[in-house]
Amino acid sequence: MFSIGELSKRTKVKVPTIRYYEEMGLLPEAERTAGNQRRYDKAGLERLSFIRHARDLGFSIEAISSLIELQNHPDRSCEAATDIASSQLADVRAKIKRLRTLEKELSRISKGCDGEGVSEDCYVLASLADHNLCDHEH
Amino acid sequence: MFSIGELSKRTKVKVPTIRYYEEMGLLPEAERTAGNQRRYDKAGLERLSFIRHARDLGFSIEAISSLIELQNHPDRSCEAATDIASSQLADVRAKIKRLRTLEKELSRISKGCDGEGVSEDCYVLASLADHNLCDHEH
DNA sequence: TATACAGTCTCTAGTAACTAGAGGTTCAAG
DNA sequence: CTTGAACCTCTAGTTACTAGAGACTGTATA
Repeated sequence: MFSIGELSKRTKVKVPTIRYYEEMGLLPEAERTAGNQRRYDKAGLERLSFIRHARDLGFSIEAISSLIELQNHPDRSCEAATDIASSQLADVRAKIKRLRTLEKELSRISKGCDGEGVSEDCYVLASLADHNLCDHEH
Repeated sequence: MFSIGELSKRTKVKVPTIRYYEEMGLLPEAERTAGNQRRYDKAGLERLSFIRHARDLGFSIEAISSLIELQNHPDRSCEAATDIASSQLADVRAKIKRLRTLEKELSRISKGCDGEGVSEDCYVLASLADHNLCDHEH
């Protein structure tokens, strides 16, 4: 049995965040000492590691709740879990695509002022003001 | 002179968002009719288009404030604006990098349950529970 | 000119996923 | 037994909006 601070150290999840997860129902209510402090065991550690890892991968709290829900009902859980993971993957791919477009435009914009040439007016500001300077939509 | 709804239609920025931008100081306080309704002109339209475009590119409200500030003090504005754009670019690139890592792991995870083989336990859940299944850090 | 009704106004509260701080209590080491 | 770090709850703040209540305005039509 260890304290919330200990759990925090081991999982790299901040103390207030752990309490927040408990409040959100991601973690079961922790056992308490006589003095009302939370105590955790190995199961708690594993559960929080699971959550941490899923959060790192960008799963929302809601998605993680569903995954935990599935763990408790192992029938058909694999398909449903795969669905959640796939949709997360689609999400990530969409974000990457969008960011690549932005990257192109931003690198074009911020190259504008480098060196000589375009210094009459600020190219950055002009680019942002006039969308026609883009070669694509958004 | 046109109404906030008209401005909204032309810029694709929602009405409450326009009011929000005004409150945040991104837009100057709009002129009002006798009946207290906002009225805009071409300048307002351009300013909001600028903001919209910058937001689309992922600039924060704060960064946009700085850019607007710079427009009002054209001395040295170009360098400072380029700095803001470059840092935005660095940000975008970092995000892309991170997302690529996630993409790899997620695609590995969600492939797990496809077809035959690993169906004893759910591979998705196992992967999330056990970080050792990853071949990288995060 | 009267009326209907879409559009507008302000204000408050809610969203996601935390983070920070106040003010008070408990645990463990010396 | 005393100290002080760690813990407790509660409230409020963060970002960039979005939603809703309840009241007022502007304009098109009869």
